[in-house]
Amino acid sequence: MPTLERTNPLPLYYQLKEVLKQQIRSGHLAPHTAIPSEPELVTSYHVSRATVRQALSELVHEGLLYRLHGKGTFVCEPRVQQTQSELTSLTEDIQRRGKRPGGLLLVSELIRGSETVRKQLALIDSEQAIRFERLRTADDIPIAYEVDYLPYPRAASIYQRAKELSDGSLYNLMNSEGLNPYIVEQKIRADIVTVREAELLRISPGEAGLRFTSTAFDLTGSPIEYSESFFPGSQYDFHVMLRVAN
Amino acid sequence: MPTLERTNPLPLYYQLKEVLKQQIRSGHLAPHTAIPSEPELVTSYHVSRATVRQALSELVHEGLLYRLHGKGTFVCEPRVQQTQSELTSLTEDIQRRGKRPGGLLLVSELIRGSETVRKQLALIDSEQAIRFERLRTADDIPIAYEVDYLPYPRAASIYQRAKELSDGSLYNLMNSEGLNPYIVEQKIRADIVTVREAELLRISPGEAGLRFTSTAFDLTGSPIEYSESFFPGSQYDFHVMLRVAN
DNA sequence: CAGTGGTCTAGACCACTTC
DNA sequence: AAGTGGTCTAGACCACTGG
Repeated sequence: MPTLERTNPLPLYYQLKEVLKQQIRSGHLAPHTAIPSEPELVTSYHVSRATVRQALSELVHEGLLYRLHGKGTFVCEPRVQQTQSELTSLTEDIQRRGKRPGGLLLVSELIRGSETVRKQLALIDSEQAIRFERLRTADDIPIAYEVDYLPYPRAASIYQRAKELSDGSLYNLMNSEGLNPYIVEQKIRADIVTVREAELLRISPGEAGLRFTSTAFDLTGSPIEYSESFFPGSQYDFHVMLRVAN
Repeated sequence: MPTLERTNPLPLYYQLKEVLKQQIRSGHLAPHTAIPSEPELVTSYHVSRATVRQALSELVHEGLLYRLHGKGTFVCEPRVQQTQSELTSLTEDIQRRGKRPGGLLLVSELIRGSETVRKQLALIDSEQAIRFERLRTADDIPIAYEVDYLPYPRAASIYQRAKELSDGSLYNLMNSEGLNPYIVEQKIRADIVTVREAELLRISPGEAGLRFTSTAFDLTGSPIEYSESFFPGSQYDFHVMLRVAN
């Protein structure tokens, strides 16, 4: 059994979480089996019950464990463990499916922006919008056409580093420049591909697909990115695992 | 200032949560303003700091508050407060949009079920499937065509109460019969309406829309419901607010 | 420096489950 | 009755923020 290091700068509850996660992921703790009780964890890891409970509570929130009063604490179904209802990155979704994400950057420019774009980004008169046009790929096969808008000059550093978008993740780039998406609002509707999109995605004109619009906000509620994208129906299906509240 | 009742069977941390929620919802605590500090809450409500922290931590998880180390605890943006990335009920979504949900029950029958249905519901040879065919409405306007399958005889009580589906919420009915959805797996893709669907939804044949398939599982991982539904693109757009992890 | 939240302890009593 | 998780207390020290 691993031990927790009090010299480690990482908090004890966090170390305990990692130990338990590791045992779950490795299969040492199988789904629907009980993990050691709270008093047992207290004595084996030499920490207080509050510390144990903080570790367990967070793992419950993350969908790895569930508690049954009077019975014990159990490992969730693998399906529940994968529940990542709080993530929205296409790049990571592609990786989860075992494919290699990419993003061919077609256009990178500074523009005034349409009424919609200016409104979504809450631009004032003197401000412009950065516009990226991308063809997103999985294993080099085009799966989506995407146009991103960011506020300028606020996101000027992103504009400088635009070439890094070839790995596909705009959010990673934004995070590394201190533009941290905190919440993302998405709208999904069915629509017909445009002529230009059909050419880029190598599909027939008139084909149906999913059209997303998405706005990302930081902690203060300021919009930091707006995007429109099209996914051909035959190339990609949007997959969600949701946990029911309470 | 409201006080917490120690005679109240509800836990103190829960009562404190409700008080704070109330103050946020009523606008007494505006977005991006700091709530009283933890020591202040300890003295005003005469509870320990651990109790205060339990209340605040849960409100943080629920998207009502955020903490900044060294600065304080603040009220989230209204947009974040509405983040309910863990819910999947169309009925509640319609209500959130200020409309009246309804569900016209077209068919209610016991069948053997297709290969897909039997597999999704993990039916054994002797078991059947309950099949409901519904036209879901908002303010009496059809917005989706839905077919639900439940395992029989496990969900026999639901079959008896099928007529109650007119209020629209199958999940409510399931919960009241001890069939509690714990996680739901959804797949969304763009598709063309079928002839029969077009008639029921009063739209043109060939129109594009969103096709959902969804499977609900209980805590033990057993499938308890499977459904297929079609939303015409022009009638409904699927709206999600997501919080970014970490 | 004072004030904030972050981590941690060593207890206590209660409610629920199982035997 | 014994074991489980649920709630609660009264402390303590630390890390981060601001004047």
